[in-house]
Amino acid sequence: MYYGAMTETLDIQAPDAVASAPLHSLLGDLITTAHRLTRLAAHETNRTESPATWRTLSVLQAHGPMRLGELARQSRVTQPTMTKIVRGLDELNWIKRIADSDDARASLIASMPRGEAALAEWRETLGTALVPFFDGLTDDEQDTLRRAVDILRDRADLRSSAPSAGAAK
Amino acid sequence: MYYGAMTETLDIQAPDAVASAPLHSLLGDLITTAHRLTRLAAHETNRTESPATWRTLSVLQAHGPMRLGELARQSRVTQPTMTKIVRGLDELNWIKRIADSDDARASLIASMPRGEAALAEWRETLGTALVPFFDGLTDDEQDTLRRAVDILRDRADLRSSAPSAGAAK
DNA sequence: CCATAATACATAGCCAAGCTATGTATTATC
DNA sequence: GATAATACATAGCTTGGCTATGTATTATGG
Repeated sequence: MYYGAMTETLDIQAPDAVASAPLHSLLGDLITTAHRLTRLAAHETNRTESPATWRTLSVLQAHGPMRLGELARQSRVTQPTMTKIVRGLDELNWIKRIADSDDARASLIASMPRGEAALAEWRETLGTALVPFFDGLTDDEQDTLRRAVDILRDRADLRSSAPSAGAAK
Repeated sequence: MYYGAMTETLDIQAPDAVASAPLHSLLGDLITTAHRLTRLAAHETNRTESPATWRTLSVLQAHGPMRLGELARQSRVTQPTMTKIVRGLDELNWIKRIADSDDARASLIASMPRGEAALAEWRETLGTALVPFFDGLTDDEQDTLRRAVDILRDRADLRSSAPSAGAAK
């Protein structure tokens, strides 16, 4: 646990680090900001139903039905965690499990109409709650955000990126 | 709980909604993506120390010492939650409490050097873990992200924005 | 073709981080 | 100086993470 002497940028690093230093720093800010936004949303809508629910439904809606394990990987949570979330969604009848005829161990998780409806409703609520915070946005700024979201969504998706640490093992 | 018929955009809304519809939709995507990014970060770094810790330290670093209540508001959590987080940080000696001579009920929360060091270290780890995901970014894309983060950070900050639902009461 | 390994999910049990409701000390107010 | 308001702490609950492990199914090697 080192400390002391951290004025701005770090100078001594591996070669190639010079070029990626701003990216490094950007990523730190990005994640911190992302977390604050998530809190902002939860706080302002103060719904009890949990962010994880919406995140999961969003993934399902974006990518269509998939197996529980795949859903876990896409959501960057472990399989047991996803089992729990899916059980909750199942009890609400927001998703259904479609048996896989080829593999009796697995089933496809598919969102149900009322799950999609609930998600849409939540997004509405969210929009209404957050609009005040983004009130004076110029068209240009709004455009920047739109493009940023598209970039990030793409990068956060599984297929493109390295699986890495947590997922494996 | 309504369901059925949600093909893309909603048409019937209050006046003025037409103009803000894309913003609504943008915000939905934004929050979902933000949450996925937070998970991505947690998953890839698989540190145990919890996002809330870093978020709190970041707020402290950005705005300087402040009272616990203020810190809670900035972080968009309730006061008891912040009490818990601060206790944890205190035990680690990552923050200290500075008694307020004018008001014996309150004290200022200030980050300690080793707290700042830990935060910096985490940001390093984070950068290293996430760089692979953002590998082929063009300069233009990186610039877009930078600008987006700046906009969002500003909007998520307290002073500018409406306090609203959760905080009040 | 059967035994073993690998896979897909479920279960159990733990902890962190949210929340509401309530308590306790201090400060402000009439 | 009593009452109200404020700032934080405590208690107790829920959710959403995690690891470790169990159970059923499928794949594989001799």
